[in-house]
Amino acid sequence: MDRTTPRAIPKPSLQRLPIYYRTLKNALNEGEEYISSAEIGRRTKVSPQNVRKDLAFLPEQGQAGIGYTILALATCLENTLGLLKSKDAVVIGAGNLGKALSIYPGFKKSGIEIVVAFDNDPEKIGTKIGDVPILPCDKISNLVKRMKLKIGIITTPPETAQEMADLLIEGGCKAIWNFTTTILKVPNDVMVRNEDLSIGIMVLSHHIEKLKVGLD
Amino acid sequence: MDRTTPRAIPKPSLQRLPIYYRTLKNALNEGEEYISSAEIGRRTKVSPQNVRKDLAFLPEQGQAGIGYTILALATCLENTLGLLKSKDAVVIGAGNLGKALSIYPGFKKSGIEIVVAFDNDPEKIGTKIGDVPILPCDKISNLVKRMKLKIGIITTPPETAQEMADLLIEGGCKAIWNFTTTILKVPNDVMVRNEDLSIGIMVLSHHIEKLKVGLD
DNA sequence: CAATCATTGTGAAAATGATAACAATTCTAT
DNA sequence: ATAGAATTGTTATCATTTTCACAATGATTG
Repeated sequence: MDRTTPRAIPKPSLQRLPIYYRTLKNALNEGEEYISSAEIGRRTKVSPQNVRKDLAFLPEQGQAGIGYTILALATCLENTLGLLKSKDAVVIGAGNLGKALSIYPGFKKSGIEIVVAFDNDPEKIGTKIGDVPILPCDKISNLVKRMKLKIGIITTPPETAQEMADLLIEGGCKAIWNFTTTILKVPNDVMVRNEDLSIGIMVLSHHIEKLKVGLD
Repeated sequence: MDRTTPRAIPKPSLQRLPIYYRTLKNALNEGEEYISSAEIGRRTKVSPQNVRKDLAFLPEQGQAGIGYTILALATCLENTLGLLKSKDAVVIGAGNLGKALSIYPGFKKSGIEIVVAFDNDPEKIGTKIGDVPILPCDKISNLVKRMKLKIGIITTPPETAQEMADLLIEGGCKAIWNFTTTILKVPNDVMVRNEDLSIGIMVLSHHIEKLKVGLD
């Protein structure tokens, strides 16, 4: 396969890359230098063939008989995933979930920093979540434009989610992480990643229901 | 197809059922009585054929020329997803995410109630998150067993996640919602749903990186 | 009441994704 | 050196999921 020209990575593969990346970092910490697809697979519960297929989308190659150079592969993933570039983002909705995300330590590892949160509650406006100031929602579009922000995270009630998305897009935002149950309408060049927790809840509920009914 | 014997619903279909369910509730609120697969598809961004295929896993049928009876289909989904049965659950880890989930309003709609949270921080033990008391983690196994709890939600740091999962399983827990980056080892009869937010972060990051490189 | 329209359920086809299999490559050990 | 073990990249196969296409069904209308 031609590995010089990067091509679009299919969604299932793309979603596994962060898991591989974390595995590589762990292996590095354990003092390893090389790692095989079998070992990556063992640690991630992915078949070794599938690991190799996924990694074939990256420019970095393994060596037959040896495996992958962990450091090189990790660096390659950092580039592909853009982890080292610093990227500012905003959170919309300063409820419990919005607050939790505003100070979620996991963002730093990917170079993402939450620079501001928005909410329309007068009690919250002007206060801070950690270091993150809370501004009123009518400032979204302007501020996103002025700061050239590309990432917005929506945690509002579902009724206002579309409106908030429109404001983000108006400001030039290209990636939206949607924690609401609303299905957002956005232009083609804007990515939406839905993280609808209530789906998870209902899938769990279904599993428990099945247990009781005795299916499997 | 034989619709009298319920059979296992494939994962992709199962994940869409909650979305259909919400759509049906919305349509009911708007005073509709019937809905077509085309309309469900329009609202959920799923193709009408796919909607029909998914709904074919349920005992409830539509009527050619008319569509589906919203109320009947919603009720059917409530049964399939077990939404009306009350189910208690526990949250492990009373950090920001654990706190947010402990009082997340979305659980009620699925009949799930968070009855207790666990944490090992002496400052937190004995306090409450809303109505949810915080207990030390060494009580997990006993309490899960005593209350016959089936659902556990893990929001601890990754290092302790496996240990917490083991305690839940020891107590008889059959469904784990894992918000950590740890890949859990569990027996076959225990369902794990991973909700690794850092994957979402890195996928967003990748999208922004692609924009800059000029790919698509 | 026949013709038309909307709509379902489903079998076939296409697309996508995962697994299997194996030649080619590189290390290790004798 | 050579044999054997480990491991990759890739092609072929298999499985799953989605889309297509259409007969069948029930409502509506002139």
